[in-house]
Amino acid sequence: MSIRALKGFKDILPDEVGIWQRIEATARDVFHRFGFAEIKVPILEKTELFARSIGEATDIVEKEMYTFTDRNGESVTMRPEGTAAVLRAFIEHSLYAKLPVQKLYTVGPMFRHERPQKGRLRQFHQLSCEVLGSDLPRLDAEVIAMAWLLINELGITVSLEINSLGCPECRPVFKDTLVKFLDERAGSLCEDCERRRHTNPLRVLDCKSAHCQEQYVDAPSILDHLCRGCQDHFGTVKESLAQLEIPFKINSFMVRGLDYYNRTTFELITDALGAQSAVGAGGRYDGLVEQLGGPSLPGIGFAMGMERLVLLLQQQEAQANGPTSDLFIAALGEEAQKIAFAILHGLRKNGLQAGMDIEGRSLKSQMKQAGRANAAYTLILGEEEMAKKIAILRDMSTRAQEEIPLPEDLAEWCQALAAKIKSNQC
RNA sequence: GUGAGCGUAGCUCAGCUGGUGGUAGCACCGGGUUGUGGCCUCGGAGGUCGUGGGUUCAAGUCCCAUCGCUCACCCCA
Repeated sequence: MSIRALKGFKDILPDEVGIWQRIEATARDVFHRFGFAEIKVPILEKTELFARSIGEATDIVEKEMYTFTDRNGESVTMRPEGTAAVLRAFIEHSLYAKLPVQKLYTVGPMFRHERPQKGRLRQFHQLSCEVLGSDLPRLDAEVIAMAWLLINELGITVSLEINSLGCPECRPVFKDTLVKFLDERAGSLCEDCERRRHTNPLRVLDCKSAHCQEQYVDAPSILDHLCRGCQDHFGTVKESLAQLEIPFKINSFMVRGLDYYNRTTFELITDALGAQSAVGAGGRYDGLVEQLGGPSLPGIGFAMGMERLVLLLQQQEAQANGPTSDLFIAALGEEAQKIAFAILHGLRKNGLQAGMDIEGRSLKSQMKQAGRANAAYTLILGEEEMAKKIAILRDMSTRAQEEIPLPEDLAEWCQALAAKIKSNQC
């Protein structure tokens, strides 16, 4: 048996890489327009970083992290998300001292030991954005608007849902009210909800069982329990999104799986990915910087799943064209091949994408290779041409052929041919 | 962690109530065109039928186990 990749770990093959590059390029462009700077942070961090930020009791920390002790006996973890590591770097290098408001993004792999399924892998990739240093509600809208714009520029259709989770002032009050509501219905809920009633009461509202949903129709809503400050904040977020004409739906049942979120949360959702509906999601995390040992600074951020974007793009559009080539050299015979080898390198030095056959196959076969490589031109160097000291330059789309003399000064000849081909193409 | 479906050529898949592995499509190689790609045509190569047991005269086919993949639950990007 040959060695296979680990479960949930996937190779991104050349055919697919084009889409990945396009997504990243579009993202960098959009992020740049909003004033975001890229930061690259390590994949491996001290386990404590994630335990403290994401929350000890979350599923991610409890059962999904790749955690192990390294050779020094220290507990380390492969990052399950991007925010914690970026904030760690932000604090460690005192970036807050350089600018009042920092806008950062990072791109890279994340790791969670879950059972793989459509749109969910153990190593997956996220585009992750953070804004540190402001708690103004208009910033929430700006961040959401940026995510929305990126999705739009990629040509993907999703819907936006927003919610407010309140703050440490008002959320506990709501939680008590909710728990009381659920206690009254104990016994008539589904198995999952019975369990969640104790472990994560906020999440029962998200239950997919129709029976449960019927009962939750008159469940208390977080939005009715927001304190004055959170109400005003959420109000401005909604108003700002409306001002930018970004359509959104309020989903008071929306819950996030990371403990650090408060106030504004949002999700970009699609129904085209099976069970994994969130393409991107994020929210405000005031207090997290301080919790990680930094200054008391508010923050907001979001992450988008690269694999999910790729799946959506693959569904929505035909495959991009294969790689294209400027020129292919078909050489017949040892003498011709030897000259072709030098010409090939000379053309490449002059900026052409050029290739040739190295197996010494028939001309027909070599022409086939030229066609497969999508070459604009083929340079034919056969025995006849060698005798006449010429080469044939064939335009593959028009099939027109012209004879050109073989090089006397190779460097000059290659430069001229490269220039000619480039000018003909544009 | 729980459940379901599926493992036959590089890929997508036929293969009936067990009876010698498919002139199947795509891709690959070669010929037709002794030196010219895409279209056409002819040919070629390519397989421990996921693995290990069992039943049987005989197993790709039935049974058991195991591994892998996929989807769903859960969770999440």
